[in-house]
Amino acid sequence: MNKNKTLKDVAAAAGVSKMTASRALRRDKDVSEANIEKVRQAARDIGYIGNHLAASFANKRTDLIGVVVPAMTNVVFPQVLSGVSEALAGSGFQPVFGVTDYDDEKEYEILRNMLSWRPAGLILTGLDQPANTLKLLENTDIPIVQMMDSDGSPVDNCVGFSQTLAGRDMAMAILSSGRKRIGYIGKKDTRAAKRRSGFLSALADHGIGYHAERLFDGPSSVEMGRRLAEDLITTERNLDCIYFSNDDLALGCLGFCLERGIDLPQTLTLVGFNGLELLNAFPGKIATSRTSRQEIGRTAAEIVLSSLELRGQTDPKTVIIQPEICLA
Amino acid sequence: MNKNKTLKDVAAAAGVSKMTASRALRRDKDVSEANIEKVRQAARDIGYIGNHLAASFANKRTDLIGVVVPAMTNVVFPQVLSGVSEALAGSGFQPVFGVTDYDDEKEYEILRNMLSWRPAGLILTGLDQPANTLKLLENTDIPIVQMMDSDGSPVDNCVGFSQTLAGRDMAMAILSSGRKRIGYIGKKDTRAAKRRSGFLSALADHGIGYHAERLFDGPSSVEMGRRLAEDLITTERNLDCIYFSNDDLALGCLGFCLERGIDLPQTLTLVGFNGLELLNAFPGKIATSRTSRQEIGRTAAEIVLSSLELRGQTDPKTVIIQPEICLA
DNA sequence: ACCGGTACCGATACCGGTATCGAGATCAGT
DNA sequence: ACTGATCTCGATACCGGTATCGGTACCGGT
Repeated sequence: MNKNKTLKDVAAAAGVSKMTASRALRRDKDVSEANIEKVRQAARDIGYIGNHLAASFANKRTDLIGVVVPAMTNVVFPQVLSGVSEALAGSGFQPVFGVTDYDDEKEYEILRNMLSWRPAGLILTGLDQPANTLKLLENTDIPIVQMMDSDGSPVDNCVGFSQTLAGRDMAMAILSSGRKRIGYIGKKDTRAAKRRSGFLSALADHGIGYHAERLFDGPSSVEMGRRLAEDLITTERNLDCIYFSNDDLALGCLGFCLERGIDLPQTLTLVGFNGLELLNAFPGKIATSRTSRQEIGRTAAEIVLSSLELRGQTDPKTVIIQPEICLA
Repeated sequence: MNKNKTLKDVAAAAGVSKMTASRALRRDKDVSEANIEKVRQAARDIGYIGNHLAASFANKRTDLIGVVVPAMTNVVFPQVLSGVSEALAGSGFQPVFGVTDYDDEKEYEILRNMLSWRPAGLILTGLDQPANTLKLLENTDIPIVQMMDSDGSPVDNCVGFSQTLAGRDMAMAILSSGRKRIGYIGKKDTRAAKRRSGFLSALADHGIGYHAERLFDGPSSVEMGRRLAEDLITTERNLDCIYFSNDDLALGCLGFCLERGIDLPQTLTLVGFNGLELLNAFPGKIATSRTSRQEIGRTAAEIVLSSLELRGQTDPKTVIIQPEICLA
């Protein structure tokens, strides 16, 4: 048990000053090769582990990048985080994740907490933070990236796509395939709602609306999709298409349809959102908008990094990463 | 832009000493109600955000709990993290996640880095860390929990189940349902390998082995499952069961079978692992071992917390959370 | 009036690193 | 040999909080 080894111990073991030890371990300049080797060996010998806390404190800056997502239980976000991690790997910066559970209050608290660690940058989800959160963000001068949405005005940088337009585009694709009696099943979430209304607006342009819909609160799941779809299908006759707020829900419906022998996509077209890799196992069964979650995460991280490199001498960037429509 | 507000600024604004301000903000004792209100108001007024870095540094401890998982792209781990977050919420401790990509070297680096932040506790995945990593862990005196496996000797605490036994149990269930010509498709991963060999050992007890198998490296995916299953099924005739190292792979095969009209589970039994909620959309199609990821994460976090509360006066705990076998 | 106890406050000394700066040694050029 | 530049090193002063401890004010009891 090597308890509380400090730099001083390393320095003593190497027979140099604390300062030289510090420089040697950081490969800073003003140290001789001989001492670098001596100090590193000494550190290894006594099992020294640097104190990031003290170092960051002394430096007045950290290598932390705060990343805030609404949930972990929806594959989409872990994939985004994966992209962030990937882009940050080897950069010397480290992501720190926070989960809001779609709760504004919780998001505010998480951000306050993150900021109290003085992160070098911040990546968050969505553009529709409430006023108090926005004030928090505006009072800071670190690079910030908001992801997954571009319908609104970003605090700083932005990576994603227009949720409204995504819904709209899908509606137009569906309409041009001749579908007319359309149902909707979706989560009551900001971004899902934007897609819904985008979809709806395109339908309205053709003089139609949702034939029926089911909205729900809380986390979306395959089971929820199956349940609501069953309800919708058995209640409302003659639907020829159901738009789901994501692929998970659509997949639940797929299970139901396979069981009932409903012919997909001829009799009924299922439309999801996200383009989960999962769907590749069921080719042609579910139409979807394929979003590039990893790429969005990666891009967000890259923007933070470049912004950091240029020390804020850079204008806010907005990068659109269009979803790709995949019809059934 | 309120840059670099410090406690001294708050103290000045409130007309008290730095120390009183510190106490007021932390609701420490030895402060009058009047001053608490005055200080908090002042802090709000000038937009003060505490410096966790300095605070943690000053009292030589953090409220960080390091959590290390091999991947984010496999739903299982985000669910574990979700359980950890849940258990930690309101405890005053905060999880910090790290992803190893199933890479020992990377895991070592991540742990070194985490330890340099002096976390209060550590939660990691698996029991089979290499020697250098183990040394790192043994040289520390914070509570450690290893998750998701119990085949081996934990460094400290342990939450999970025997991977070997899980494979064995499933094999026995499959055998007793009369299956005989069994194939295996799986990832070359420590825990998957344990399940494979457990499964195999049970088969061996009945004088049979894998009729054929396909192993692969890298991340498992639905597509990989579909591809390998297609290969296995078309190459090897008369298989009556395929054991997959997880549900994702099995699901890929499900898609293939549905397409080819292979009658599940009569003609062919698919056996996965994890019990993803996803499978509920396809009842009776895939047998699986349902593991409680959230509960494992939650329990791991709870063990760390109680261990912290009792200040290390507690013996290492091992909690087994048995997977539940769900036949098709 | 005196005393001990309690509540509250602030000066001071750290925590473990790093930035800074001045000093000594070494070296090249004249 | 002298000058100036370069390299290497260590003493010192912080970074922004918190622990500690001594001091003051006020209280109730005798």
